[in-house]
Amino acid sequence: MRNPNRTKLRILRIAADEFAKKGYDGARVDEIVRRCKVNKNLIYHYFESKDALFTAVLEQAYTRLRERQQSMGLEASDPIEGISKLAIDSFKHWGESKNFIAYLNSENLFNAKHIRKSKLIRSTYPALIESIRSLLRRGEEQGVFRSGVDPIDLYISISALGYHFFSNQSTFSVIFGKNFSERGMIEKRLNNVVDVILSYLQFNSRAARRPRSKLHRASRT
Amino acid sequence: MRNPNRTKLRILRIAADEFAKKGYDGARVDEIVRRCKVNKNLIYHYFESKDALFTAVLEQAYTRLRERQQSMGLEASDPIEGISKLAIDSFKHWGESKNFIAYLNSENLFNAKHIRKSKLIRSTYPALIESIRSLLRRGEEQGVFRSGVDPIDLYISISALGYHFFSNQSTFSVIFGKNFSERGMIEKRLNNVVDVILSYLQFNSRAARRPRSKLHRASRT
Amino acid sequence: MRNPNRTKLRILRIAADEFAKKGYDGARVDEIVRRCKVNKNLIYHYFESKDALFTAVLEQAYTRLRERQQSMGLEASDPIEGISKLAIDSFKHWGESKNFIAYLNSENLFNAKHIRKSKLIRSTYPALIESIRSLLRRGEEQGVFRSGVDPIDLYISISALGYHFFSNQSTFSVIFGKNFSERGMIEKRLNNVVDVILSYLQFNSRAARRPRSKLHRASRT
Amino acid sequence: MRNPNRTKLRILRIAADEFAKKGYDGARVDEIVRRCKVNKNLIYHYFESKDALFTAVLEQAYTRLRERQQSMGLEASDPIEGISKLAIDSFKHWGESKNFIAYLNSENLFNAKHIRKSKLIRSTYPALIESIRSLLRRGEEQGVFRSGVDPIDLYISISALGYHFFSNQSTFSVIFGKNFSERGMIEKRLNNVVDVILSYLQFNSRAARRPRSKLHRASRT
DNA sequence: GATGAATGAGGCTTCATTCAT
DNA sequence: AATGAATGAAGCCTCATTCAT
Repeated sequence: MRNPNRTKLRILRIAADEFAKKGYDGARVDEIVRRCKVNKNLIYHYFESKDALFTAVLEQAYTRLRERQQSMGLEASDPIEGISKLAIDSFKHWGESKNFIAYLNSENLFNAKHIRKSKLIRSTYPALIESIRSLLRRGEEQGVFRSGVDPIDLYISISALGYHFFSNQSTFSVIFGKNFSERGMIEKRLNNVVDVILSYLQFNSRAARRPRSKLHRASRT
Repeated sequence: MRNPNRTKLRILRIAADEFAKKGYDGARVDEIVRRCKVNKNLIYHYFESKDALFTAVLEQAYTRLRERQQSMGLEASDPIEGISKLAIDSFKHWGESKNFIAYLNSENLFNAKHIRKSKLIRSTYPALIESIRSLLRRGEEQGVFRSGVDPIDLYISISALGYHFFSNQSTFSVIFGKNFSERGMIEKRLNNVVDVILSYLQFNSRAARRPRSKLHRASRT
Repeated sequence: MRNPNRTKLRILRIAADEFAKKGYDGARVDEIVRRCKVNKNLIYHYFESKDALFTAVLEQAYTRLRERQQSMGLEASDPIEGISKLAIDSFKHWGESKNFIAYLNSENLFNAKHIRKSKLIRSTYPALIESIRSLLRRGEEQGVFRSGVDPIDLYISISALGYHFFSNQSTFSVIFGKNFSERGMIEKRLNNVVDVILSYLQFNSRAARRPRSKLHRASRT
Repeated sequence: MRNPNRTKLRILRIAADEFAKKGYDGARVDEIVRRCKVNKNLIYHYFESKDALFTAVLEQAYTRLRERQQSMGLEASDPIEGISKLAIDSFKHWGESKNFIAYLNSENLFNAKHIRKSKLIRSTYPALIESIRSLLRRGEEQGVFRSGVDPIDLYISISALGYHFFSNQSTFSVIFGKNFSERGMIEKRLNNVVDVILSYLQFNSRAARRPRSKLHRASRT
């Protein structure tokens, strides 16, 4: 009957949902208790406090993200294919774990209070960034990517294009009067995101489209 | 001394700050009272409830955004210049009013509960989207922009690249071990954002960079 | 119907009783609420916390003690009479406000945590000590008191003889199998206390009782 | 490694410390568990409950006190020497086991709830009181002590003068602005305590100091 | 015998809001 | 118009103790 590990995981799972749906401040320990059907104190037995519980939720989410990143196999990829894969996977990741978006929004409100303390979380990104750097270098060597692209900046752009879309689905739906949760909308967005990223990397300013008749300046820098 | 309107504005200003710093759930009416040095009932006199107060804050933020959009003069611009201006201004807007980001994050958590009710807010975007559509059309006609770009989607991309950066400054700083609030970082990011957007619009897949020696496929679909 | 001041005093009165009966840790805010028939939050409206409430109770008790001390008129008294009065009043004070004893016991457990912060409380004793010093000086000048008595030490002795008796009434009753709360016991104790104090002050070691036949040393230093 | 008795004693020792430092209500079973590094059930195995554990602590303290009393050898002493010895030892006992003071303060708060049940504790005092009675009788016969002194009352006075000092060290230090834990202060106090007690016993009201010039009444009734 | 998971009751405190003056 | 007293519901957390393995 007793299964400590399962109980702990159940708490974590339901807490993850509660924090995602209501944010850190809106989440209710009592609600987690109610849904877990565990004694309230058990939560404090396993996790020291609401803060610690949230940190555990965050760490779990990051752990999954990291596993996902590691299994992508960017190292071996052809540059364009690799970046595509990354952009697609990043987009899908945000779409599939909107929870994560909610956690991050909470976390940013609190100035990264919880993440800051977690060594595990801080160690999630370096490997990915190195993969991207390698892809960029190879792309540049092969002449298919522009040079001078910062991998962190690129990662942020990739993230941004997906994250923002999913994070703001509700407000966008209201503001633009369309339903941004529809399958079609999402797929269209995914294509555009990949397009934006690859265009940026492949764009050759000298070969750029030019005004048909009169010459304008094509660059704005 | 008594100036009803000024008092109301003071409440609104301080509430805006409180909601931005703590999120909807974290914000405290009592704290607003304390900082405003007004009587608590006055808040309930001017703004029915915490919800209504937050709605008022949101509306004020949207009103300012709309004014900003209207004064940009995109209509008359050259397409590339216009989009640049839009991207730059959007980026700066997010950077200058991070409050707004916090409101939107709260709002998205609650499924756009407050925005949904506000007619004023829903009417903010149409004009802007039309401006973008016009810029895109002109750019296409002039042969400088690709065709088939959806203005809403483009707007979302533009927003995303700035919003995400500012929204996640704290977590990025922790995760990547750099200070993303530094002036230099922000300027660099702005350049990249504009570059990404213009590259996307100007990119000509047929004229794309190609692998130096062996021919690879250049498209990624 | 509303009477803020009375409400506040009612809370204070009942809190005083609760803290006295159960000690700081044993006292229950909920019990105070129940007995006061006020809303729980009202307690926090007037007194910031349980700690602050206890501090308020302590300050009230000290204020009363100080008033009592000031109205004794030790200054004008004949030395023996003055010290008698002081001993009697001190004894009666402990007997009448056993609450105070409980507060002090709590306070000593917490290393004077609350008293330490209260300026009011720290300023209670100086005047009294000066009165005692004056009495001792006059008694010495008149040749009725021994010399070299430290007023603080004397005050502690006076306090001790009463405080200890009342503080330990329960345990003494059990240990010695007598009821130490009886009127007769208390009066007898009072007489003894005064006797002890005055004997100490008046005792002349050279005039001391000496062994009837053989000479023993009378001092033990 | 397993040594049931030693474990039990360790629990008792640490519990004694915990109860002394925090009082009964403030003491935490979990804290004792933590510090003992024993399983929580073991505490409940050896000592039925927190109450029973406290009773055990009390009994241990009383047992030690009784042993101390028995080894003093008051029976054989010269009266003055005997009382001195008793006063000194009592004072030192309170000074050395301030724990005991804390237990008694807790106990008095609860109306001697635990002591009341313990036969062992109730049997601690009779022998001592008989020793005092004998000393007083002998002193009286020898003409060095006043007559009519009640041994229990005397014992209470002796106790009081030391107990009160140590029990209130913290509050006295704050109130009088001196450090009452200093070695010098303690020694001075000890001398005074013995002086007070012996003066009281030896004082001869007829031989009392009298006003130098004018005759005042020497009695204070 | 030994471990720590599990419990239920209750602890202090806080919240948005309304009421009496 | 303005003040702050008052409310009820809930929030997070902790306690001594017991149960299952």
